[in-house]
Amino acid sequence: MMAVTIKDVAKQANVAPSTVSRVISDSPRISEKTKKKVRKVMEEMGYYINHNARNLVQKSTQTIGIVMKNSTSASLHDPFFPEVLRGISAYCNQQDFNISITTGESEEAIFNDVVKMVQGKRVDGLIVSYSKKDDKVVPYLVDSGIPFVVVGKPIGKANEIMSVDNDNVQAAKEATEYLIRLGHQKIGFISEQPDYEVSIARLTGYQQAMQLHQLKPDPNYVRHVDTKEPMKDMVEELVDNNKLPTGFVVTDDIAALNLLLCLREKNISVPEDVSIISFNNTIISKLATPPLTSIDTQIYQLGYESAKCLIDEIKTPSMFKKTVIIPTIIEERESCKKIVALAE
Amino acid sequence: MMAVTIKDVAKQANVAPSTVSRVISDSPRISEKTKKKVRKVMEEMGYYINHNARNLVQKSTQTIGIVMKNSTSASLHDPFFPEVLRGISAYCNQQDFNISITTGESEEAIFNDVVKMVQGKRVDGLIVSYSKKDDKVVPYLVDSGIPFVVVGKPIGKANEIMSVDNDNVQAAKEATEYLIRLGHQKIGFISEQPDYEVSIARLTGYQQAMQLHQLKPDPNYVRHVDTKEPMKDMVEELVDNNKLPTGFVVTDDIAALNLLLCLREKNISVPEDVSIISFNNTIISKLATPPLTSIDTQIYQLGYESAKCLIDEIKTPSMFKKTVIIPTIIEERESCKKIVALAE
DNA sequence: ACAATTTGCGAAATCGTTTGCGCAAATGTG
DNA sequence: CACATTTGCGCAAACGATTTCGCAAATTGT
Repeated sequence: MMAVTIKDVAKQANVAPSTVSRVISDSPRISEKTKKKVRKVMEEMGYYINHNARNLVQKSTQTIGIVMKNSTSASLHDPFFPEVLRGISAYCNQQDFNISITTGESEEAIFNDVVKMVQGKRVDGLIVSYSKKDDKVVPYLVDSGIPFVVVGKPIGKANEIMSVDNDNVQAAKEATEYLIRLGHQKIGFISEQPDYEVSIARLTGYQQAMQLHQLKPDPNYVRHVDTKEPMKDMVEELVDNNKLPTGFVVTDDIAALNLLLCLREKNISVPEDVSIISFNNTIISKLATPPLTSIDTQIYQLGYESAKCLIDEIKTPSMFKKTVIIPTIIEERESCKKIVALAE
Repeated sequence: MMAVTIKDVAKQANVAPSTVSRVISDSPRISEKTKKKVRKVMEEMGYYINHNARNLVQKSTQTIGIVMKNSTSASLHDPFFPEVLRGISAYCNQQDFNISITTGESEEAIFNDVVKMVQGKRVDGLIVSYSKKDDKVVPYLVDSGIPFVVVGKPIGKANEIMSVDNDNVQAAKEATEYLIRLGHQKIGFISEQPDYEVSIARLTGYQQAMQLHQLKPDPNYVRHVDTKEPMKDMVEELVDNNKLPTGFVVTDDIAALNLLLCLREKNISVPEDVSIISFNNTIISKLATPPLTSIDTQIYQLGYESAKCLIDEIKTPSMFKKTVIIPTIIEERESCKKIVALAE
């Protein structure tokens, strides 16, 4: 079942292939009459453009690549990626762009996927969905010259790299101050992988808030914990040494869910005994028991805006690389409680 | 920065472009000596193949399309899709295939994405990640003739459609019997969207188990509930009328989490007062409070196998359309409790 | 009515590959 | 040594679009 090409249409409509092409792109140099005629024939014959052919000559693909972080780890368990994907999708769909995602499992494999994408001209631009220390992808992209945007605060010279991000230090500061305002003084900070920029920024925000309010961030209280067991060990250690904070800032809903569980196992109730404020406001925070107060980072928007930046840049390259900041909103639910300062 | 083409390499290496092409595909008709020479030049000049050009002549794209279900709804909140995506990715990466996903938000938009993909020859095959009543995509694909596989039990003539699925009726039956074996008699069934095949199959399994054990499935007990509020209303209604079952089989971890929350709000504890068994065994079931006993449907495998089926079919089309069943495993955790039969 | 524009369309080159065919040199056969 | 085969590679035609250039017809101006 041979597909119908532009030539077939041309023949059928008694015009030249070039005319058909111009009709497709709605060129003003073609009369309405011929346009109508040609379009009718296209319709009748069931013509669909062959993108490979078009892309070949136009040297563009109308597709953007998305590089995920190491997918073997939590990347895809975590509702973050899907949600940013959803935002990206939405804008791409509007603009008739396609999406191609990396499939690699290891960092090395992902890097190779990326160079294949750009060297093989499979994409017009990329979205890097994370920002991480010692990552090879971003440096490669900057000197490849291809348009790209990173979701998160890029490591290195920011003005050469487009990015869309939250103000994570501010957000974490607010989260911490929220707890402080409720009377908490012993506040813990839990994040997942410490080599991602988000973790660092949020830690900074936490520290700033603590300092600002003359609270010493006990080093015992800041932890990087990424799976179930370490979390369990941590709370056990903390309660056994009688050092359990009264509040926790947790950089991720999944980790918060985990914390909730571990606390429950030690018969510590939230929010009665300890308060928790988390990040991302995914469906998990809504449905946790109790529902979690969470900083909404507007992940969907993050995705949407990054796609917008990228596609803008692809369509009309600009001199300076902008960076857009998506505001965060604190969504209050039931995991935080005011405490009355007893001693101290 | 003009990319280096096969011709450039040819010139530099003093051979014809066709020779370079044959070196790339490692044709046996080229001597080892020239192969070495050419490869060296390719390396030096930094040659990368242009896929558009190759695809144009080969009429293949080495990419598969993935059609998601309506993403505005829960699709991407739910860890299911990401996890099957991860499985698909893994196999695609092995086989050096690319992935392109639909971006549409509405069913109509998704359908259009699909026809664009196939008519525009952007993909060699598709994976439909759901199976749903009255869906236009699958029928379109069957008569387009393009290879595709559906994740789930296809509606309609199964032997014309490749699919990979769990035995969902069996799985639901086992889940229900698990509860029955623990002594439960009043068992509820909660699923999300009733128009998806999974829901139907699991409902059937539930009903079979009930019948088999001479338990009447009170119509009050089978519910389709897809967001927070309806769930809340449901449990309120049930407890107010004193009709709360002692056990629930819930077709999805997210819904189970939701149920957990609603029960908690009414001060009903799990598993003391009611037992819950859910499906999918995502990270959520591990981290819920209490951790949920869940039927592991091996979502990753589902994705992996579907990619395998599809790519096999693409590479060497076969006469008959196979369907593969991924076994389910019940993962016991803490959400189910044996009950002593009191009255009856 | 004739030159000057403008409008509408076609011819052909091009994008970077693959591939069928053919030709020369190298090898094998008797 | 003459002839048949095989081996190694180049030529040129696709693949299906876009785009530059130019030519004829239609329109305008005087």
